[in-house]
Parts: sequence; C-alpha cells; structure tokens
Amino acid sequence: MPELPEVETVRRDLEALVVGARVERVVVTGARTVRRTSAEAVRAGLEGRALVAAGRRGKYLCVTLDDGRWLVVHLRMSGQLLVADAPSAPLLAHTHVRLALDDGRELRFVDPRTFGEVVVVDPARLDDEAPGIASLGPEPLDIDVAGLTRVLRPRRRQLKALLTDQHVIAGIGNIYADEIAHAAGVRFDRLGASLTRPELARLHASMQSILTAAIGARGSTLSDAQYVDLGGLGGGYQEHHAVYDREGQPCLRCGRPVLRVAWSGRSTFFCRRCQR
DNA sequence: AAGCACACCTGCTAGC
DNA sequence: TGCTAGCAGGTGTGCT
Repeated sequence: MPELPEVETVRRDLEALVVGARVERVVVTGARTVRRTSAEAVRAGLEGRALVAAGRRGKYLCVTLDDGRWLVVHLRMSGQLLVADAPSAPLLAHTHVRLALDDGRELRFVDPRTFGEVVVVDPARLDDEAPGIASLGPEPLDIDVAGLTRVLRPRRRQLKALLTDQHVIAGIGNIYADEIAHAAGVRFDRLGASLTRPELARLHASMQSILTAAIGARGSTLSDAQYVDLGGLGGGYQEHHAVYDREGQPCLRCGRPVLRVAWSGRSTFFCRRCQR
C-alpha cells in the first residue's frame, strides 16, 4: 500500500505525536511481523528506550532510540501504525505489536497480510541487519536532473521498472510511478536509454511536484482504506490522481479514456495520447 | 542484465 | 443469496 508520500506522512505523525515518549512495555503477538529477528529481540531492544527522532529512507520508517539504535518499520502492503490513547482502546484485528508508552498511550502495528516488518537495528550495521535499507537508491526528492539522468539513462530497462526498483530510486511504487510518467508525458514502457534530455527534465519535475503534492495531501487512500495515518485517517491525494485506478475515465489532460494494462503482474494506468 | 513466475498473506469485490 | 476467481499500495528469490 504505502509509498513514499504515505510513509512520509506517518513519519511526520510519529515526529509530532510520539517522539519524546519512552517505551515502557512491548507486547508482540505476531511472530511473522518480527521474523527478521525475534519477538524477544524486539522487546529487549525497545523496552526502556525513549524515541528521540523519526526518520525515513525510501519506504522504511527509522525511529532513532536513545541508545542510538533504530526501530525500523516497513508497512509493505497492508501495515498500519496507529496511536491508541489508552491501552484499553479497542484492539483491531491483526494487531501484531503494541508499544506501551510512558504517557499512557500505545503505538500499535496492525497488518492483515503480515508482509510488514518490525526490527531493531544498529544503524552502523545496516548491511547485515537491514540490507533493504543499505541497498536503497537515492531519495527522489533529493536528486537533481543530472542525478536522475545518471540512474535512468544507462539502463536498458523500462521506465516503470526503473522507477519502482528501490535500488535505482527509493520510495516510488505502483501509484506514483504511473502518475509521474503521465505528468511527464512519457510512456511507462520506454527504455531508460531512450529518454531524451527534455523527457528526463520533465520526469524530474513531475517526480518533485507529484511527490510533494501527495505529501501535502497526506498520501493516497484508495477505496479499501488500507492506508491511514497515525490517527487512523485517510489521505486526500487520490482525488488528484490523473490516471491511477481511473481505467475508462477521461484523462485529465486530453479527455481520452485512461487505459489499463497488466504489466509485470500488476496494473499500469496510462494515456495513449499524452504519453509517448 | 533483465524479465518472468511465484511466494508470502488476508480481505474485498465483481461476476456468475 | 452465495460461491469463487481475481485483484490489491511491496519485496525477495530463483529460474530462464
């Protein structure tokens, strides 16, 4: 579910709502969620620790603890972090980890599909303890046109494969790859090596503007409402999607029906007229 | 290197 | 109404 804008929204919520609190007690009820290490390792790594900063790399949330280690959370497809005002607040189905905070609230990890992960790592040993983070490409909001050109141009792979490959650029998934390609007027299946300078400039500009606007709208929440923020509320950027999940509806630029194709086992939405 | 298929799970919806 | 197939925002592996 969540891509960079959604994860960034959760990061900001963590910063505003739980940074400064101390973890008093940890209850792990979902073994798969802590499969990277173990329930005991997560409990031991968190109990007694204060949460001192909330960071993000790609789609990974990295909460710095007062001993310098990181609480790393990846939401994958269906994970949610939620704050409950009291431990007695009703427990949602598929709640796998609960952090009781010293102010009486609870930070909860809920994840129906159990693809998500929670782990405590030493940031100096990411290669071993969080290889997914260690091998991430650059942050899309931090690179310039030259940087984007460096990662896309030498590749004989399709644009969407490159944009959604976390080793190439971090944080972009199925929704925003389609939105960025549409806004730039470039088809999803163009090879990286075929992109012209003006196209790369447009891709860069679209990447910045769409991700920034999506963060401003607190992310995209589709009809299944799987993505919600720390308070359980959905985002608003789905109202601004030009193509994603809009098969048959008019392209917002030219009015032609948006097309959907199966691409690499997933849906891709695009406009045949606006994207070349 | 790139591109598949498939695996990991649950839940919702469209279609019969 | 009730069943089933298909699909879902992500990533990793293993095979061609």
